[in-house]
Amino acid sequence: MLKESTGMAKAKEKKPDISTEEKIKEAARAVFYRKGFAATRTRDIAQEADINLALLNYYYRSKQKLFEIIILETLSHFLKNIQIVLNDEKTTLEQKVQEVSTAYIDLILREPEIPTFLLSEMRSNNPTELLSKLPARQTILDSVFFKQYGKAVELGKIAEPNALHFFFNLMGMIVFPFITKPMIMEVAGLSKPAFNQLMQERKKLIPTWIKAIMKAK
Amino acid sequence: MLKESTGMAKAKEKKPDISTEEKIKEAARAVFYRKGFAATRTRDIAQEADINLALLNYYYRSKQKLFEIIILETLSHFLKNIQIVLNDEKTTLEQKVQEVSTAYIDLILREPEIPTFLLSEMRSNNPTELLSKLPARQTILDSVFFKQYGKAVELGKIAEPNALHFFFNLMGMIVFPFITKPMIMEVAGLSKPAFNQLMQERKKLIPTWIKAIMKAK
DNA sequence: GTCTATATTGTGATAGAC
DNA sequence: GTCTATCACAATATAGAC
Repeated sequence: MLKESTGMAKAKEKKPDISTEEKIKEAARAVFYRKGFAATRTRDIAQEADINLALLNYYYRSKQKLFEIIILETLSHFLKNIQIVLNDEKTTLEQKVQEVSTAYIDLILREPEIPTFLLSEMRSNNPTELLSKLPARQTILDSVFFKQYGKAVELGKIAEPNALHFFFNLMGMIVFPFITKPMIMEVAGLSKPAFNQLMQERKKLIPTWIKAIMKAK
Repeated sequence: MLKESTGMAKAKEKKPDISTEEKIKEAARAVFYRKGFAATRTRDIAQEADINLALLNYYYRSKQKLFEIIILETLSHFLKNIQIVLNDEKTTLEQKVQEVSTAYIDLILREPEIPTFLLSEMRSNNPTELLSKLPARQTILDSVFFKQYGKAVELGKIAEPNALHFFFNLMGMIVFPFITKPMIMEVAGLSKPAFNQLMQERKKLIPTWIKAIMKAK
């Protein structure tokens, strides 16, 4: 009832490779990622999509509705990416750390604005409502990864019993540099390639650091 | 020329304990911290300060000017806090890690909205211009702390030669949990006291983790 | 489906009385 | 210094022609 079509023409119009509906959504994604919901003007989106402002409301009804689609897609995208790795029955804990580090750093290098976007918008929007629409809890907490962690603690292979600390450390090491990038590049006088080079290095370094932390007492 | 006074009356008015000027600034701080610049309405600030909207412009000229005061004060506050610790000639590297962890976690527990506020606003506002008004570079990069780090690397006591990696790890461990708090509390089903308890634990844990990382090869 | 107006409300800022 | 009233424009959304 919300979407009357998925970009299919009714009659005489020939469709281009990318439908107008899709074009608007991708433009909205770009602007929302860059500026956040409150600072985004629907006119910015229309301009970015190279379409008329009225079309935005024709396809998506309102700025708010369009935004909800984007943020849910983004969250889902992020969860799916980690879900596959965390639930692989065939890999060890340490292999998973390696794979998560690599997968997420590559992912964020491709779309560097996502972490700040998500974290900023989670402040104002209701996280409870948003996350209830996604399998967040199962993906993370009931994953093979967390079960393996519990087992490793029992076997005395990991000192810290609370897996949340571990999760904070791993994700913090991966994500934190990206969200402080604007500040760090300025303060440390870092160029964009130099920053990216550092992130490439971290793909290999984080697993060794995490390994060291596991044994720390 | 910007501030015509600091809350001093010209003549007949008696001043209350907290001046109107100060009241507006603190209200602005609260609302900006909670919602960010773009989502904040000057009317919200006036209501929070329990004053008339016109007074905001009387004292601070514009929303933008008021915001700049707040964000600069906040950045400065954050830098000052770390500056003292990082430049203590009498403490070792490991002691500094301990002190930074404790000081910052306590600071953020008192004002939990600051990290997300700063990181969000640094995206839209020009970091270069903001940071040029503060001694950010000297505070961090030219600190005793970073000199000690360099020396420790020379002596083979630290495996990773790039201090930036070290800095990312330390600050990430401290700050990251706070910026993901809304999401984590929801996904992990954590109460506010339980979250705070975790952060208390991290004051002691982070230094042991960092020590382990230093030696990791 | 796409455009040009335009309605309508929101929002920063000021004028002017007290 | 503080208030009420209001201006001027920005911004979302819709009506209606094509």
